[in-house]
Amino acid sequence: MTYQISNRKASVKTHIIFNNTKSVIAYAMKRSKKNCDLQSCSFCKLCLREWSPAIDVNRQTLLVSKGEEFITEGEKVTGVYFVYEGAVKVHKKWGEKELIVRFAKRGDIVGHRGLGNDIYYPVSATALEPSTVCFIPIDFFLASLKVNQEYLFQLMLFFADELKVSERKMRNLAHMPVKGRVAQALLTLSDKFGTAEDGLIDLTLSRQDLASYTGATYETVFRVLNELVEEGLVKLSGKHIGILDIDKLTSVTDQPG
Amino acid sequence: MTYQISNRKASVKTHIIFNNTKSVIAYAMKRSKKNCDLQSCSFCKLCLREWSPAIDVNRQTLLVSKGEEFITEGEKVTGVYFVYEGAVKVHKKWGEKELIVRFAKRGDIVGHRGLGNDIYYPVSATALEPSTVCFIPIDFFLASLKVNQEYLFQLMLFFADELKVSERKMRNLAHMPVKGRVAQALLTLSDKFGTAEDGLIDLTLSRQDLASYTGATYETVFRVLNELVEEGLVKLSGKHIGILDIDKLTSVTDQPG
DNA sequence: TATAAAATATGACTTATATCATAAATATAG
DNA sequence: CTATATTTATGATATAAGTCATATTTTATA
Repeated sequence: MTYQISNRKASVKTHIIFNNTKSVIAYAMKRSKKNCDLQSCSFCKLCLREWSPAIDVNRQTLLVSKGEEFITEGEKVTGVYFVYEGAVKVHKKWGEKELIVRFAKRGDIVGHRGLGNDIYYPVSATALEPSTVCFIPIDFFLASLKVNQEYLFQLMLFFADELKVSERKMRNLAHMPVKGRVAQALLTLSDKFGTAEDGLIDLTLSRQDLASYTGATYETVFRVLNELVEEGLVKLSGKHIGILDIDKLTSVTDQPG
Repeated sequence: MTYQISNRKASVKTHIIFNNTKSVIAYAMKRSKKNCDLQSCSFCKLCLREWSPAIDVNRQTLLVSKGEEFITEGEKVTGVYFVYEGAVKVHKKWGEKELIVRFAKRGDIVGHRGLGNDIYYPVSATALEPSTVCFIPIDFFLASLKVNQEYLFQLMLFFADELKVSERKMRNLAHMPVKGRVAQALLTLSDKFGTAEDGLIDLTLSRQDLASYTGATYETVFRVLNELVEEGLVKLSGKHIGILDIDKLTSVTDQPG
């Protein structure tokens, strides 16, 4: 069994080269002492057992501090990342404005938009809290896909799902009012990140980020959120939001203008 | 080499069952006398040569009349389609309003959003002109993916690209003004469908469809289009539009409010 | 070819949402 | 533990884009 390791593309950035490995680490990020357990993400889980050592040699477990952007839109693709711990936002900008395209948590892949013909990341990725991510160089990842058909198949299905989600959101941005989009966002986030005992969504999110996620301005989201509180659908507690009436909140989702 | 044919899912709809095959045709569509040449779409091109006879047995070449919706959002997935001739819009609705998510022409796959965990089409597909499409039952398509790794890999890359395009459009809907979105739409369409000698984009598209594609109302698109004509960037000729100044039109694309 | 049905064209009016301004309250860093 | 930056809060105002109304032209179809 053969595979190739390459840091050609990766070395385009300013990197720290470790002399004990052929690996590469992006500038500001620190390497984590303890690596991931090789069974937290779909990649590790779905690749052949025999492939594990190869993954082990090629992966790099990195520490990303809160607010640190570890993928930058427009830069050359160096690899994909898997979130091992923490939470990440994937975002895209247009002029001054920003749109959060997706959130990622433990187990999720980030940077897979770097696959395909275009060799530049179409989005940025920033940690929302101190996070640990596992970096897989793109060439090794591609080699892995060739070897691990099952993972390739699942990755294809994952892309299909992502596309569906993306197009639904696209439609919402086009036609759903901000209030519905905020409601939808809260439902999605609650679903993805779960809630603590107090009913608050288990994600620390600034209002500005919620605004960027819903494709609206901070002020509008602020007002809409107040409405939802007055109507008794949600509760606010600092940077945390809780859903009080899931049914009514869901119904906000299909209210026209 | 084995593969399975199934019309289980397909038979949920009202269908015409041909007694000489195990195949299924969606209600209103007519079967074409002449089949496709088995080399016009990526599927036929990238599958193993040895797989061709299997494709031949399972595919169905169908005639779709103008305005006919051959995939309906929310219905059970029966298979994927490849456009052999004509042009198709892929759209999604929210209440009364509609958003065109993508256009497809000769060689393009349609209905691949039916892949993944959800067994219902998340979008509809409607022919914009009399078209010929090639239907591949979903079970056979999935079997093909298992057998044809190269096609699976390319399909995955295709999905990655689609996702990129989708997210860019998402961002545009969130932050770009209508004028920019119309400009962008015209550039995209010109790129995809090409232009005739007279410089007009080679696609017959109603203003309403252009509006649905840009996520705006008919009236707004109408006005914006007039502006673009007055500024000498585009010309109109019935249902056809031509780009007069590609550079200026491109620059409209990054003009904020 | 007549006749209904779409699609196009435009003006007048409304409204959802963005922008601007500015104060108060938290964070974060030195 | 102060200081500076960032996030939250909220009113006033502007405007892009949607809605409504209605005439005209084009395109299907009986």
